[in-house]
Amino acid sequence: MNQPARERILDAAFRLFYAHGPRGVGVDTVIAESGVAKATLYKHFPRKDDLILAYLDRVDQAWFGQLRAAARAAGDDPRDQLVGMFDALASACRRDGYHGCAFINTAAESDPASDVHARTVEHKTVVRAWVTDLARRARARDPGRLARQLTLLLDGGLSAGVLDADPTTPAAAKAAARTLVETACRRS
Amino acid sequence: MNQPARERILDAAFRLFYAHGPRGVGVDTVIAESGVAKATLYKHFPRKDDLILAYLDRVDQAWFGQLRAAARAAGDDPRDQLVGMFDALASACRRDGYHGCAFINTAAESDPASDVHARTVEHKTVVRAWVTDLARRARARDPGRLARQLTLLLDGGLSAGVLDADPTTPAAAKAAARTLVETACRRS
DNA sequence: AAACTAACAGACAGGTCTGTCTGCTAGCAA
DNA sequence: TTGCTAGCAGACAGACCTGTCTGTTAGTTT
Repeated sequence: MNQPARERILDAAFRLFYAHGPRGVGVDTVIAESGVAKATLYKHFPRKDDLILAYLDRVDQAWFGQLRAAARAAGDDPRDQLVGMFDALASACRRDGYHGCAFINTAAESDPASDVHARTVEHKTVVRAWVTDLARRARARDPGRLARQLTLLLDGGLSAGVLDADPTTPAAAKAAARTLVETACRRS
Repeated sequence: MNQPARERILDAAFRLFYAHGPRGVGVDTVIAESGVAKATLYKHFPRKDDLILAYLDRVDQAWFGQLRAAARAAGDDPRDQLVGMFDALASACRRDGYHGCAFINTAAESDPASDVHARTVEHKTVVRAWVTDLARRARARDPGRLARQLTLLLDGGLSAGVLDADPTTPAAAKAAARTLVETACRRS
């Protein structure tokens, strides 16, 4: 309660938007949940879309941070890091209230011409660029393609995690990643 | 206009729901687009959810049919079929107005305890069972795991196709599939 | 003390949503 | 003719949506 209003709004929005999708949550609910006046919310976020974008920024920081942390934890070899980032997927799917990739979910309900959609594309692009860089350092034959394949697995895993509590799924994704990395980095 | 009312409703719902998400389309819009009376719609589909479920059934038939057709077109060898089904992904992403996996999109905006969510899980389960069967016939070491990995790639590709018009993505997915199939079916 | 800022509380407008209900028309069967 | 079914047209209720606006309270700066 002692946090500044902006933070309280974002906290509530994060929780509610992720659980029900931005379109499934009314501004009034965010207000009630954050204990903030309506005028205050609209002062910080003039349109609901602004709040959604701020929400996506927060998701971006959190998820990208987890990916990098998982990669770093896997050691110094870039090939291990490419595989290790899939540990972030496993943790995410295990988390209570896991509901898939916030970006994909939000983009699904928004106009392809909207800012929200653009922000999603940007997020995925940044992540893939980072993976591409790792793949380059791992001396993959075609770093861009390997990065694309790994992010496909990642996004697929994020989607599958919602639909199926099967705990072996992230492990299968990780194993597939290892196979792809080894194949792409083998000096033949 | 001469089609029975039920078909006209479903046609309009299919188009509108896929483009904007079921939650993004009002019943009134479906009515206007299908040229049907409101009472008629509610006679065939007492709740909006019933219409959404019918929509998902139609999507299931269409997508699963395309997957099987693509696999069949790849020849008799089950390994080729496992790879060949990715041609359905490429066609789907190329299609105008492509908007990702209708099931994932719909599930993203619906309660995890809802019928809609359950139907999505069912769809993904049925597809994966079919892929598992193919993997078994391909003599994969662990058919269930290979099927899981391939469907992860498939779902990832469906998501990526919305966010990025990059035409090489489906090809990268297919290449990854080939690598995974070859690795899983190699008698070592 | 005066002015300014941030925030709270909540009414309100104008629109959209789902779902119900009343009436009307047309074809078909007994 | 009588009754049944399928459908069209559209009003209506009640809830919920975003965004605006008025007015009040408390703390800080000048």
